[in-house]
Amino acid sequence: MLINELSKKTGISTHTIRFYEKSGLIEGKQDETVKSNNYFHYDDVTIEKLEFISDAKSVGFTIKEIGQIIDAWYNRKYTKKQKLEILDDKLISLEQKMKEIKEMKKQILQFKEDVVNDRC
Amino acid sequence: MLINELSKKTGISTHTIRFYEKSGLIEGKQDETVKSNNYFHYDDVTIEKLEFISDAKSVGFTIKEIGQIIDAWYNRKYTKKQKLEILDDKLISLEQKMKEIKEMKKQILQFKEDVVNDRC
DNA sequence: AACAACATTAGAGTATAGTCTATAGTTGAT
DNA sequence: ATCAACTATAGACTATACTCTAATGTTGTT
Repeated sequence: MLINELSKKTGISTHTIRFYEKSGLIEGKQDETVKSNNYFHYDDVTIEKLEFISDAKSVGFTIKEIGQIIDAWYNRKYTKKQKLEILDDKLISLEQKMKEIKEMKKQILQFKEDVVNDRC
Repeated sequence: MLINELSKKTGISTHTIRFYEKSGLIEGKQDETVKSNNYFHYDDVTIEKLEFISDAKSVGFTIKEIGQIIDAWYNRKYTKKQKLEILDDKLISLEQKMKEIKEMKKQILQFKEDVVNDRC
């Protein structure tokens, strides 16, 4: 599929898709047999990747981190051991985020109590 | 205390403290009786606030959101009801973040399995 | 052939959150 | 009095992650 279809299927603008492509997160390929244009073609894996990118951005991963994860999954540039290291590293960082969110919840609940009891 | 002491006690640079002050998150006050300078003085509540700001940034809250929370706690510009609304809103957003992180954890665990079983 | 709707590239512009530099004045110890 | 170490303000600069504009070419329908 071309970029417009990809954009419609993922809800991500063509501009942003191109930005992600420049950033190395996704990759379209050009049809060598067609010489009249240099249009990029995208497959279903790219849809998967873009959906993953959206989710990963939500949890606070940077483009760079997302790139690492995608490479650990979809790419051949790492050994099995390296891939597992990267993924484990991200799991640890998720645990850390989780802990911080739980702390923040406690803190805000405390703020609420203070408000209710006129302590501020 | 003056800004340098505040910086040392919180580990936040004077530049960043001034940035937070300009952003409305904290507020020092000048000593009216001293006319030779216009130095700002900060109290212990400011230390509390700066520590909160660091924590809140970690969980992904923006400066604007952090400002709202601080105002809901330390400020008189909202009614009790409004304060509770703001804090409840932030609690909901924390729950949402929590959910997203759990989903992402599942996803990365799946990636790990795929790597282990040579499915990528 | 004409036209809308698509495609590409390069590069400019925006928002957020700092981070740094320059300038100028103040304080406190020697 | 001098000097290091502080203080304030304004504004320039950086990184990240988009977002948009301009210029130019292609495709498919009428």
